Amino acid sequence: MARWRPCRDHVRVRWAAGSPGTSWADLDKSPVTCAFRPPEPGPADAEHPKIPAFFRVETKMHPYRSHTCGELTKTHVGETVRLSGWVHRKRDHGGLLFIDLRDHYGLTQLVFDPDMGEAFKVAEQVRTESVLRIDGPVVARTEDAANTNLSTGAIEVQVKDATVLSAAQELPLPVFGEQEYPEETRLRYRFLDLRREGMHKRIVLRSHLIRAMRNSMEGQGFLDYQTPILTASSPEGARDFLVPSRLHPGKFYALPQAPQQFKQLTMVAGFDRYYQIAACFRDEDARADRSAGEFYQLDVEMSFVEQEEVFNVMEQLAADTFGAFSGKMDIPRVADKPPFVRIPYKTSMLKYGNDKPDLRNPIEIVDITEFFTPDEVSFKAFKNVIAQGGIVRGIPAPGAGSRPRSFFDKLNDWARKDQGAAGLGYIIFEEVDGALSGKGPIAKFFPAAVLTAMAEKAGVKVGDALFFACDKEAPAANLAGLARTRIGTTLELIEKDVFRFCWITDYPIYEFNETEGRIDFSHNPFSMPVGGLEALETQDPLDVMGQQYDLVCNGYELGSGAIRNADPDCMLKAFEIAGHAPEDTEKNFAGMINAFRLGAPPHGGIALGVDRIVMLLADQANIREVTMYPMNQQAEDLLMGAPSQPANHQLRELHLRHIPPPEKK
RNA sequence: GGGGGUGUAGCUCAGCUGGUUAGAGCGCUGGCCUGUCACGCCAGAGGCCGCGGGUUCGAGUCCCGUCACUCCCGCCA
Repeated sequence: MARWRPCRDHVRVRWAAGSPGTSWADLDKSPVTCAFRPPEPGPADAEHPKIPAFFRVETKMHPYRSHTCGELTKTHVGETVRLSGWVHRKRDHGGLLFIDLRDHYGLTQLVFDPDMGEAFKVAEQVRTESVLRIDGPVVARTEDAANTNLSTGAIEVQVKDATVLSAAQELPLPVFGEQEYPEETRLRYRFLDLRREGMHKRIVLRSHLIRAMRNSMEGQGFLDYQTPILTASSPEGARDFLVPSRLHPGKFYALPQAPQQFKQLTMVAGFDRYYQIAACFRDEDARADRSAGEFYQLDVEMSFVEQEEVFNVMEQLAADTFGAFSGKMDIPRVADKPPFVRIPYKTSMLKYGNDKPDLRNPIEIVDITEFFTPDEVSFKAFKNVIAQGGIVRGIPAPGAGSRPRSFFDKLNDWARKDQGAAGLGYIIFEEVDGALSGKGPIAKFFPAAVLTAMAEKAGVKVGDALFFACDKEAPAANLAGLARTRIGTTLELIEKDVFRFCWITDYPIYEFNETEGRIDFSHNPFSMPVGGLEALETQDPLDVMGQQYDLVCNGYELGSGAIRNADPDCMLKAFEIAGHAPEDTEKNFAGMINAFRLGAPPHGGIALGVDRIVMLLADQANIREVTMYPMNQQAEDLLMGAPSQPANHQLRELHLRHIPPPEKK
């Protein structure tokens, strides 16, 4: 719904009134959704108490428009209007010519009659995507000429006067239509791509979503505080983007990978509840769901809290965003209601093969190592792996029994060729003479009793299949997880039009790095270990849990957070276990450690990936579809030409000299 | 750094086991058309078949290399 404010003459202002946001469905119903929201009227505005001064307009004709291209209806018939917009589409009948004029708000059909002389000539010559201003009366269309697909389809404007405000040359990329185009072209001409309906709508959705996030956070007592962009490099984490210092030769700033330390310092500074839509910069390679170089997080931190309170705030945020925006065009989508399922990390790795499970997929992996070890089971291939510390994970494939042999062969090929695994064994369960029986290349190695027990543990029935992933624990779990996704997708078991959330909890604080042969932080180095300093001093580090958690939706990691380690001694010890000498930690995190020695509240928080949330709500698999000006996979901005070579004088000022990389042979 | 896919007209794509002059739709140019909304009809222009090398009587097609884009692995506290 939209509200109107009375206003003089030709200018009207309309804005979306839905709070906290407007759904896709609302956007569709109401293409006139103003990009800005007027401020509340102030008492000083005496003459027009309801109209903010900002919107008061002189009575003379506006130079560009009296209405937008999305708002004219039958009620305007008879009015003379002025419209400006882009020539979306032209239909030239020789003696009669139609133009669909487009702006942010919608489309209006213009009619040009040869009797109009000049205006008709302008229309004949104007090319699509030129910017046009017209004047003329609104006339009703006859019933059979009306276009019900258009909000303005009941009327058209009979053009009396037309001016080309900006002529467009031949287009490298058509705006009209839904055809797909090479991404390189789209990025080079991003401003044209953004004119197209789908992109335009997604960017508006993104804006509404961010407003809803802010509303939700403010409503829950959080305040937005800005943190620096030019900051110090941090030894942990991703590769930094460095910015040379002019005043300090040889020294560099780093762009923040996240405002992690600043938000913790903000808690020490007593601000209690912080949030920010924060730009984060990491010099790592891009993926479909990961932008090159930079991305945005809803960054959150709170004082005097435990894990549950962070969850509560985020679940409310999810309800205010996913709840409010879950409608997609005319398809209703359902978002899980709080509280979300909590899944310990270990359970997730077992049942789903990763720590970002897609709970729309009903398949659950089980450990079935025990069925491969008895003497009466003669399947040597797996026995050998198990003898060397391997395990077997079973992936049920409900209803796969009726699939052709090629279904099983394809999965096997995929496991071997794409995943570099030894393969995926399988057994198809069927009924023979009233008893459960196994079919497939390896079924013959299992006595009936073992098959029955295995089927029971895996929850598979007659007509189902069970796949096996056998390897050391980590690769077996990983392969099982990938197979789970693949099988669920192929068998069309994935729920549609739902958002399934969960919290992954109880992460181990460390993990063993096989290649480097050392202990690394597994999650976030600033997390409080369960049991604190004592746990670090008395337990095997690999057994210590961290108070850290991820928020997951439909297989995407939306965000990650922790209750922080705000005890200096515990922090030094935690870093020491991960191979950082206390004096290094003191130096690298001097600001924060000192802060913790001067009165730090217990605190914790989380950061959510804004871009990924928009991806989910806009139903897109590629993050660049919801980003206005993204870089390509090689981290180049094709529109602005970044990165670019600096001028010599710039380098001199920064005390830098370019050393080209060695030539490749 | 590694693996996969793609690359033919401005754009989307077809082009078979190698074989005459490389096609279609959209767009563009010109002409016709007074109710279209993907308007219609007629005509035309437009191609280093990503680039380099090779095999062959002959390469868009086969082989080798290379570049670009993209997806994935590594990486992303």
